[in-house]
Amino acid sequence: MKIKKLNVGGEGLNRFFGPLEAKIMDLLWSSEGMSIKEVQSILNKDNPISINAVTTVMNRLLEKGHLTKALVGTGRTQAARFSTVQSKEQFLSEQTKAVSQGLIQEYGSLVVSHMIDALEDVDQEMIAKLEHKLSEIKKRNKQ
Amino acid sequence: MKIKKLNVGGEGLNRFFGPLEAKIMDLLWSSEGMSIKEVQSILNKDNPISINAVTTVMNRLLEKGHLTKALVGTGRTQAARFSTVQSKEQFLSEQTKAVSQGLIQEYGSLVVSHMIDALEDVDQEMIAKLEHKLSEIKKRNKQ
DNA sequence: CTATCATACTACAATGTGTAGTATATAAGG
DNA sequence: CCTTATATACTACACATTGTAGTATGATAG
Repeated sequence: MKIKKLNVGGEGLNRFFGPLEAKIMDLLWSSEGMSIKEVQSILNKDNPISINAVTTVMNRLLEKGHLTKALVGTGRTQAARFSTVQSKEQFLSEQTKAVSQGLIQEYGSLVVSHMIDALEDVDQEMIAKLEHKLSEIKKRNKQ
Repeated sequence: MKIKKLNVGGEGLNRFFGPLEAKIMDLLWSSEGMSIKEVQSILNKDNPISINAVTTVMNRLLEKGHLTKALVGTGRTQAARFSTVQSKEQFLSEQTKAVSQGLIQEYGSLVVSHMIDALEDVDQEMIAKLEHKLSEIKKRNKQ
Protein backbone atom coordinates (compact mmCIF):
# COMPACT_ATOMS: atom_id res chain seq x y z
CA MET A 1 0.00 0.00 0.00
CA LYS A 2 3.02 2.22 -0.30
CA ILE A 3 2.82 5.26 -2.48
CA LYS A 4 5.86 5.88 -4.65
CA LYS A 5 5.52 9.55 -5.37
CA LEU A 6 4.38 12.44 -3.27
CA ASN A 7 2.92 15.46 -5.05
CA VAL A 8 4.65 18.13 -3.05
CA GLY A 9 2.28 20.92 -4.06
CA GLY A 10 -0.91 18.91 -3.75
CA GLU A 11 -3.70 19.26 -1.23
CA GLY A 12 -5.20 16.46 0.80
CA LEU A 13 -5.35 13.15 -0.99
CA ASN A 14 -3.98 14.80 -4.10
CA ARG A 15 -0.61 14.51 -2.44
CA PHE A 16 -0.79 10.77 -2.79
CA PHE A 17 -3.05 10.19 -5.77
CA GLY A 18 -3.95 11.65 -9.11
CA PRO A 19 -7.03 13.90 -8.99
CA LEU A 20 -9.51 11.27 -10.15
CA GLU A 21 -7.95 8.60 -7.99
CA ALA A 22 -8.22 10.94 -5.02
CA LYS A 23 -11.92 11.63 -5.61
CA ILE A 24 -12.64 7.94 -5.90
CA MET A 25 -10.70 7.02 -2.77
CA ASP A 26 -12.51 9.72 -0.84
CA LEU A 27 -15.90 8.48 -1.99
CA LEU A 28 -15.05 4.95 -0.96
CA TRP A 29 -13.70 6.11 2.37
CA SER A 30 -16.94 7.86 3.12
CA SER A 31 -19.05 4.81 2.36
CA GLU A 32 -19.15 1.12 3.04
CA GLY A 33 -18.13 0.22 -0.47
CA MET A 34 -19.62 1.12 -3.82
CA SER A 35 -20.09 -0.31 -7.27
CA ILE A 36 -18.40 1.29 -10.24
CA LYS A 37 -21.77 2.59 -11.35
CA GLU A 38 -22.47 4.26 -8.03
CA VAL A 39 -19.11 5.97 -8.07
CA GLN A 40 -19.60 7.10 -11.64
CA SER A 41 -23.08 8.55 -11.00
CA ILE A 42 -21.78 10.61 -8.10
CA LEU A 43 -18.73 11.87 -9.97
CA ASN A 44 -20.83 12.53 -13.03
CA LYS A 45 -22.88 15.13 -11.17
CA ASP A 46 -19.87 17.41 -10.93
CA ASN A 47 -18.14 16.70 -14.21
CA PRO A 48 -19.29 14.42 -16.97
CA ILE A 49 -17.19 11.29 -16.87
CA SER A 50 -17.62 7.97 -18.62
CA ILE A 51 -18.19 4.70 -16.83
CA ASN A 52 -15.11 3.35 -18.53
CA ALA A 53 -12.86 6.07 -17.19
CA VAL A 54 -14.05 5.30 -13.69
CA THR A 55 -13.72 1.56 -14.26
CA THR A 56 -10.13 1.79 -15.41
CA VAL A 57 -9.02 3.97 -12.54
CA MET A 58 -10.80 1.85 -9.97
CA ASN A 59 -9.19 -1.27 -11.36
CA ARG A 60 -5.81 0.40 -11.17
CA LEU A 61 -6.46 1.26 -7.54
CA LEU A 62 -7.37 -2.40 -7.10
CA GLU A 63 -4.13 -3.56 -8.71
CA LYS A 64 -2.14 -1.24 -6.53
CA GLY A 65 -3.78 -2.77 -3.51
CA HIS A 66 -5.72 0.26 -2.34
CA LEU A 67 -9.11 -1.34 -2.98
CA THR A 68 -10.67 -4.77 -2.76
CA LYS A 69 -13.47 -6.12 -4.83
CA ALA A 70 -16.30 -8.36 -3.74
CA LEU A 71 -18.51 -9.87 -6.41
CA VAL A 72 -22.19 -9.71 -5.70
CA GLY A 73 -24.70 -11.46 -7.91
CA THR A 74 -23.98 -12.95 -11.32
CA GLY A 75 -24.27 -11.97 -14.94
CA ARG A 76 -25.76 -8.60 -15.60
CA THR A 77 -26.89 -8.43 -11.98
CA GLN A 78 -23.31 -8.66 -10.88
CA ALA A 79 -22.18 -5.34 -9.49
CA ALA A 80 -18.87 -5.72 -7.71
CA ARG A 81 -18.53 -3.74 -4.52
CA PHE A 82 -15.23 -1.97 -4.23
CA SER A 83 -14.05 -1.15 -0.73
CA THR A 84 -10.95 0.41 0.67
CA VAL A 85 -8.36 -1.86 2.22
CA GLN A 86 -7.30 0.57 4.93
CA SER A 87 -9.16 3.31 6.70
CA LYS A 88 -8.30 6.81 5.57
CA GLU A 89 -6.62 7.37 8.91
CA GLN A 90 -4.47 4.26 8.56
CA PHE A 91 -3.56 5.20 5.04
CA LEU A 92 -2.58 8.75 5.88
CA SER A 93 -0.70 7.57 8.92
CA GLU A 94 1.28 5.07 6.89
CA GLN A 95 2.09 7.49 4.13
CA THR A 96 3.02 10.44 6.25
CA LYS A 97 5.14 8.11 8.35
CA ALA A 98 7.01 6.83 5.32
CA VAL A 99 7.72 10.36 4.16
CA SER A 100 8.60 11.81 7.58
CA GLN A 101 10.89 8.96 8.50
CA GLY A 102 12.60 8.92 5.16
CA LEU A 103 13.35 12.61 5.38
CA ILE A 104 14.46 12.50 8.99
CA GLN A 105 16.72 9.52 8.47
CA GLU A 106 18.45 11.25 5.65
CA TYR A 107 18.34 14.89 6.58
CA GLY A 108 17.92 14.65 10.34
CA SER A 109 18.39 17.95 12.03
CA LEU A 110 17.62 19.94 8.90
CA VAL A 111 14.17 18.46 8.68
CA VAL A 112 13.60 18.78 12.38
CA SER A 113 14.31 22.48 12.12
CA HIS A 114 11.90 22.87 9.24
CA MET A 115 9.23 20.98 11.08
CA ILE A 116 9.66 23.12 14.13
CA ASP A 117 9.48 26.24 12.00
CA ALA A 118 6.25 24.94 10.57
CA LEU A 119 4.94 24.25 14.04
CA GLU A 120 5.62 27.79 15.11
CA ASP A 121 3.55 29.14 12.28
CA VAL A 122 0.80 26.65 12.50
CA ASP A 123 -0.12 25.51 15.92
CA GLN A 124 0.92 26.56 19.40
CA GLU A 125 -0.81 23.60 20.88
CA MET A 126 1.26 21.17 18.96
CA ILE A 127 4.40 22.44 20.56
CA ALA A 128 3.00 21.43 23.91
CA LYS A 129 2.25 17.96 22.58
CA LEU A 130 5.74 17.73 21.28
CA GLU A 131 7.19 18.69 24.63
CA HIS A 132 5.10 16.11 26.33
CA LYS A 133 6.26 13.40 23.95
CA LEU A 134 9.82 14.45 24.41
CA SER A 135 9.64 14.18 28.15
CA GLU A 136 8.09 10.75 27.79
CA ILE A 137 10.94 9.63 25.63
CA LYS A 138 13.47 10.99 28.07
CA LYS A 139 11.82 9.20 30.91
CA ARG A 140 11.81 5.96 28.99
CA ASN A 141 15.45 6.32 28.04
CA LYS A 142 16.52 6.81 31.60
CA GLN A 143 15.12 3.51 32.71
CA MET B 1 13.34 25.73 -8.16
CA LYS B 2 10.53 23.80 -6.59
CA ILE B 3 10.33 20.10 -7.15
CA LYS B 4 6.84 18.80 -7.89
CA LYS B 5 7.22 15.17 -6.97
CA LEU B 6 9.09 13.45 -4.19
CA ASN B 7 10.20 9.88 -4.76
CA VAL B 8 9.24 8.51 -1.40
CA GLY B 9 11.41 5.41 -1.63
CA GLY B 10 14.43 7.15 -3.12
CA GLU B 11 17.81 7.77 -1.56
CA GLY B 12 19.61 11.08 -1.48
CA LEU B 13 19.08 13.22 -4.53
CA ASN B 14 17.05 10.45 -6.10
CA ARG B 15 14.22 11.66 -3.91
CA PHE B 16 14.05 14.84 -5.92
CA PHE B 17 15.41 13.88 -9.33
CA GLY B 18 15.50 11.00 -11.74
CA PRO B 19 18.63 8.87 -11.45
CA LEU B 20 20.52 10.53 -14.29
CA GLU B 21 19.43 13.99 -13.23
CA ALA B 22 20.64 13.23 -9.72
CA LYS B 23 24.08 12.13 -10.90
CA ILE B 24 24.45 15.25 -13.01
CA MET B 25 23.36 17.59 -10.23
CA ASP B 26 25.81 15.94 -7.85
CA LEU B 27 28.66 16.32 -10.31
CA LEU B 28 27.88 19.98 -10.79
CA TRP B 29 27.54 20.53 -7.08
CA SER B 30 31.01 19.12 -6.51
CA SER B 31 32.59 21.36 -9.11
CA GLU B 32 32.63 24.96 -10.22
CA GLY B 33 30.64 24.25 -13.34
CA MET B 34 31.23 21.84 -16.20
CA SER B 35 30.65 21.53 -19.91
CA ILE B 36 28.34 18.87 -21.26
CA LYS B 37 31.37 17.01 -22.53
CA GLU B 38 33.05 16.98 -19.15
CA VAL B 39 29.94 15.66 -17.49
CA GLN B 40 29.54 13.00 -20.14
CA SER B 41 33.14 11.79 -19.90
CA ILE B 42 32.82 11.33 -16.17
CA LEU B 43 29.48 9.56 -16.36
CA ASN B 44 30.73 7.46 -19.23
CA LYS B 45 33.37 5.86 -17.03
CA ASP B 46 30.70 4.12 -15.00
CA ASN B 47 28.12 3.38 -17.64
CA PRO B 48 28.33 4.10 -21.33
CA ILE B 49 26.12 7.06 -22.09
CA SER B 50 25.84 9.20 -25.18
CA ILE B 51 26.62 12.89 -25.29
CA ASN B 52 23.10 13.49 -26.51
CA ALA B 53 21.49 11.82 -23.53
CA VAL B 54 23.52 14.02 -21.22
CA THR B 55 22.79 17.10 -23.29
CA THR B 56 19.06 16.60 -23.20
CA VAL B 57 18.91 16.01 -19.47
CA MET B 58 21.17 18.96 -18.72
CA ASN B 59 19.03 21.21 -20.87
CA ARG B 60 15.95 20.01 -19.04
CA LEU B 61 17.61 20.85 -15.74
CA LEU B 62 18.35 24.24 -17.26
CA GLU B 63 14.72 24.76 -18.28
CA LYS B 64 13.56 23.78 -14.81
CA GLY B 65 15.85 26.41 -13.37
CA HIS B 66 18.25 24.12 -11.54
CA LEU B 67 21.20 25.04 -13.73
CA THR B 68 22.52 28.11 -15.48
CA LYS B 69 24.56 28.21 -18.63
CA ALA B 70 27.42 30.52 -19.46
CA LEU B 71 28.69 30.54 -23.03
CA VAL B 72 32.45 30.49 -23.37
CA GLY B 73 34.11 30.89 -26.75
CA THR B 74 32.40 30.77 -30.12
CA GLY B 75 31.67 28.28 -32.83
CA ARG B 76 33.11 24.87 -32.30
CA THR B 77 35.26 26.26 -29.48
CA GLN B 78 32.13 27.18 -27.62
CA ALA B 79 31.66 24.89 -24.65
CA ALA B 80 28.96 26.25 -22.38
CA ARG B 81 29.66 25.92 -18.68
CA PHE B 82 26.70 24.67 -16.72
CA SER B 83 26.56 25.59 -13.07
CA THR B 84 24.07 25.00 -10.33
CA VAL B 85 21.84 27.88 -9.32
CA GLN B 86 21.71 26.99 -5.64
CA SER B 87 24.16 25.22 -3.39
CA LYS B 88 23.25 21.65 -2.56
CA GLU B 89 22.57 22.75 1.00
CA GLN B 90 20.20 25.49 -0.12
CA PHE B 91 18.46 23.14 -2.46
CA LEU B 92 17.98 20.40 0.11
CA SER B 93 16.89 22.92 2.67
CA GLU B 94 14.29 24.38 0.35
CA GLN B 95 12.93 21.03 -0.73
CA THR B 96 12.79 19.40 2.67
CA LYS B 97 11.17 22.55 3.97
CA ALA B 98 8.47 22.46 1.33
CA VAL B 99 7.69 18.84 2.09
CA SER B 100 7.86 19.13 5.88
CA GLN B 101 5.72 22.22 6.05
CA GLY B 102 3.19 20.85 3.65
CA LEU B 103 2.77 17.72 5.71
CA ILE B 104 2.61 19.51 9.03
CA GLN B 105 0.12 22.10 7.84
CA GLU B 106 -2.17 19.38 6.68
CA TYR B 107 -1.58 16.54 9.08
CA GLY B 108 -0.19 18.38 12.09
CA SER B 109 -0.07 16.18 15.13
CA LEU B 110 0.00 12.99 13.11
CA VAL B 111 3.22 14.01 11.46
CA VAL B 112 4.67 15.22 14.73
CA SER B 113 4.12 11.78 16.22
CA HIS B 114 5.80 10.12 13.29
CA MET B 115 8.63 12.54 13.50
CA ILE B 116 9.15 11.71 17.14
CA ASP B 117 9.00 8.00 16.42
CA ALA B 118 11.65 8.47 13.79
CA LEU B 119 13.78 10.46 16.19
CA GLU B 120 13.62 7.70 18.77
CA ASP B 121 14.86 5.18 16.27
CA VAL B 122 17.39 7.30 14.59
CA ASP B 123 19.27 9.67 16.75
CA GLN B 124 19.41 10.38 20.46
CA GLU B 125 21.31 13.55 19.84
CA MET B 126 18.57 14.98 17.73
CA ILE B 127 16.18 14.81 20.62
CA ALA B 128 18.46 17.14 22.51
CA LYS B 129 18.49 19.54 19.58
CA LEU B 130 14.78 19.39 19.43
CA GLU B 131 14.47 20.19 23.10
CA HIS B 132 16.76 23.12 22.66
CA LYS B 133 14.70 24.46 19.78
CA LEU B 134 11.55 24.03 21.74
CA SER B 135 12.86 26.00 24.66
CA GLU B 136 13.94 28.74 22.28
CA ILE B 137 10.49 28.94 20.83
CA LYS B 138 8.93 29.05 24.25
CA LYS B 139 11.24 31.84 25.30
CA ARG B 140 10.42 33.80 22.18
CA ASN B 141 6.71 33.32 22.64
CA LYS B 142 6.82 34.62 26.17
CA GLN B 143 8.28 37.92 25.11
C1' DC C 1 36.88 25.71 -47.81
C1' DT C 2 36.10 21.53 -45.72
C1' DA C 3 36.13 18.64 -41.80
C1' DT C 4 35.41 18.69 -36.97
C1' DC C 5 33.23 19.85 -32.91
C1' DA C 6 29.42 21.89 -29.78
C1' DT C 7 24.90 22.31 -29.71
C1' DA C 8 19.85 22.04 -31.24
C1' DC C 9 16.10 19.59 -32.85
C1' DT C 10 13.55 15.62 -33.12
C1' DA C 11 12.13 11.19 -31.86
C1' DC C 12 11.20 7.06 -29.35
C1' DA C 13 10.61 4.03 -25.16
C1' DA C 14 8.75 3.33 -20.51
C1' DT C 15 5.83 4.70 -16.75
C1' DG C 16 1.78 6.93 -14.52
C1' DT C 17 -2.61 8.87 -15.09
C1' DG C 18 -7.08 10.34 -17.36
C1' DT C 19 -10.20 9.15 -20.85
C1' DA C 20 -13.11 6.33 -23.69
C1' DG C 21 -14.46 2.80 -27.67
C1' DT C 22 -15.45 -1.93 -28.48
C1' DA C 23 -16.10 -6.73 -27.09
C1' DT C 24 -17.91 -10.35 -24.10
C1' DA C 25 -20.71 -12.77 -20.99
C1' DT C 26 -24.92 -13.46 -18.68
C1' DA C 27 -29.33 -12.80 -16.82
C1' DA C 28 -33.86 -10.28 -17.32
C1' DG C 29 -38.04 -9.87 -19.74
C1' DG C 30 -40.99 -10.75 -23.18
C1' DC D 1 -36.13 -19.42 -25.99
C1' DC D 2 -34.27 -15.48 -27.75
C1' DT D 3 -33.24 -10.63 -27.77
C1' DT D 4 -31.33 -7.04 -25.22
C1' DA D 5 -29.73 -4.56 -21.30
C1' DT D 6 -26.06 -4.48 -18.10
C1' DA D 7 -21.46 -5.19 -15.81
C1' DT D 8 -17.10 -5.88 -16.77
C1' DA D 9 -12.80 -6.69 -19.65
C1' DC D 10 -9.82 -5.48 -23.11
C1' DT D 11 -7.71 -2.25 -25.83
C1' DA D 12 -6.32 2.16 -27.16
C1' DC D 13 -4.94 6.84 -27.03
C1' DA D 14 -3.47 11.34 -24.95
C1' DC D 15 -0.33 13.83 -22.00
C1' DA D 16 3.60 14.37 -18.77
C1' DT D 17 8.10 12.88 -17.06
C1' DT D 18 12.44 10.78 -17.70
C1' DG D 19 16.13 8.23 -20.14
C1' DT D 20 18.12 7.53 -24.49
C1' DA D 21 19.93 8.62 -28.98
C1' DG D 22 19.85 9.85 -34.33
C1' DT D 23 20.23 13.65 -37.35
C1' DA D 24 20.77 18.53 -38.49
C1' DT D 25 22.97 23.00 -38.02
C1' DG D 26 26.35 26.29 -37.51
C1' DA D 27 30.86 28.07 -36.96
C1' DT D 28 35.75 27.74 -36.71
C1' DA D 29 40.29 25.37 -36.87
C1' DG D 30 43.42 23.93 -40.08
